[in-house]
Amino acid sequence: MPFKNKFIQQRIEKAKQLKEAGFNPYQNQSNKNITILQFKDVNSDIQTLDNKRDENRHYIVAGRIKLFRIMGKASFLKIEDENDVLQIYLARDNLPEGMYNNIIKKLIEVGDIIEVGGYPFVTNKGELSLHVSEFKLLTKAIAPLPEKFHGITDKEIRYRKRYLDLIMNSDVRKTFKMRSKIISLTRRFFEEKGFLEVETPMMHPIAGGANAKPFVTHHNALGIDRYLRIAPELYLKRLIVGGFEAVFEINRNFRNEGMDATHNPEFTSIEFYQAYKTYKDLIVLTKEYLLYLIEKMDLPCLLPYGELEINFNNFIEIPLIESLSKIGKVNETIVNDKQKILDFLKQNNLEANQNMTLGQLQGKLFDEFVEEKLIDPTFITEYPVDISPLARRDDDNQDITQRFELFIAGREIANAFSELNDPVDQLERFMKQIDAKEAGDDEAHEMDQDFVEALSYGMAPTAGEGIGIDRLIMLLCNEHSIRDVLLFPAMRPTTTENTN
RNA sequence: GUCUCGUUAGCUCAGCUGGUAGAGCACGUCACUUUUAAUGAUGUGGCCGUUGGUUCAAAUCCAACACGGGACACCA
Repeated sequence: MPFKNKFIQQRIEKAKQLKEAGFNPYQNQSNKNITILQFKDVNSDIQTLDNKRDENRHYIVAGRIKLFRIMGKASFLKIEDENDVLQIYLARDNLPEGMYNNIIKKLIEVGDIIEVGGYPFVTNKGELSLHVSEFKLLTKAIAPLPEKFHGITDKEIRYRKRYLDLIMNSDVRKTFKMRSKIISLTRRFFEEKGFLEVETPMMHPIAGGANAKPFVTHHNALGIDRYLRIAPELYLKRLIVGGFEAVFEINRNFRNEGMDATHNPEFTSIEFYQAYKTYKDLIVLTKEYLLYLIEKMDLPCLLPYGELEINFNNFIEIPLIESLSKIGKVNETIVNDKQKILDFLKQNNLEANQNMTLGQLQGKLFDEFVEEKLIDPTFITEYPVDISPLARRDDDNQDITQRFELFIAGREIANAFSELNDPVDQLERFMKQIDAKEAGDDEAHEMDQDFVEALSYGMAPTAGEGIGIDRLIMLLCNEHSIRDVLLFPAMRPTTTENTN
């Protein structure tokens, strides 16, 4: 039963009284002619005037009432629009007969959206305000806002009812404006570099391009299942085959896996592919991209992140094996010997078994001893082949791949490699994945014959990279949960939502 | 999936070793024409997450469940 709350009932009654008094509580139109930010900018000189006011200026601003201080025949209100808060001054004698006593004092309250016209002045306490002579209610809020001082802190309510969070916490609005700007700048950066933005399917007949469990949906007309995409990779590479030489896509991926501070079932990534380039070119491009964001976002190169400080003047590049000893402090004599690694892991009470390959064990060492220590942006290169199923082998060393991952603040941000473009090799790797699938690995790739066929027509040597946009935004916005950079993070339905 | 903490008024939170439910904000009424979380007076407002158990008696103790936070695990 909606609206049964007594406060809501009370406010519905006020809306009714407003209607009866001839004021539509849900107006269709506003005469707002300036934002609060602009108002403050244009009138910053009022301080210096003799009377600290200029009655010849006239502005109409609009916003939501956040504070309402009634002091008898006059009131101070704070109204908020998208970017700022403005104090307005209402006095009985400056408003039409009866408006102040019968309408504003009785029927208007915190949460309502109003429009006010008047002239700028500075109060005794020095605050630039609007001296109101015209008042109009635009929208009546029948639900009361949360407490004015503490606002809303319950994370569950903040995520489920993001609109309330946005009303009450202007910092949250700031974060999402930053998010929008980062995505916009990303688009501009790649366009300026000559990349073409493309859109590839979100519903795939085969869930490919990554190892992950997909969501399944059904196409009624065709009578077949489709998978929400887990990665756009295989489609973007088809476009390189087709002759586009640099493409990128910023969009959602869907993975049917766990949720935590860095995972949401749908997340945004950018993937980009450039023909006639290698992963080494992408290291250069990635550095340039990150510095571009830092500069355009007006962020410091010594970026604070929680307790950490990330130095964007200190890009590090180091091969994985070297990082094990130099950063992970694992003895050099251990890192290339399978049995010694197994013993070492056992000594440190870490799980490992004899079936793991040398490459997998090196990966394990990296995860345990190196990853969390990579605070400044670090490109880890020369990944072992066994843990890089999609990357091209190095021509000079068949055990390693032409690949890097970028880590910042102990977290993986990007993954890139020179792409495998040998169709026969690709076919063989798909076959191996099918074997793995039949052996019970439900995250193994499925065969994508059409992709193999595409490669058979020849794909120019190409380098490709994926960057987790949400995690990058977390870094730049100093947020520590992915939910705080997603407007509507995935939540379990509530009981009432279930019954719907 | 495991561990852990939490769920009390619209919001923010108290409520101790069980004994008829508390505050601030908001809201109602009154006063107040330069306030800054305005102030003063006064009043209304609770399925104490849900279900069960122990007890003469449960917001409080126990169990299960639901939802959430945090950590860990899983996840290229």
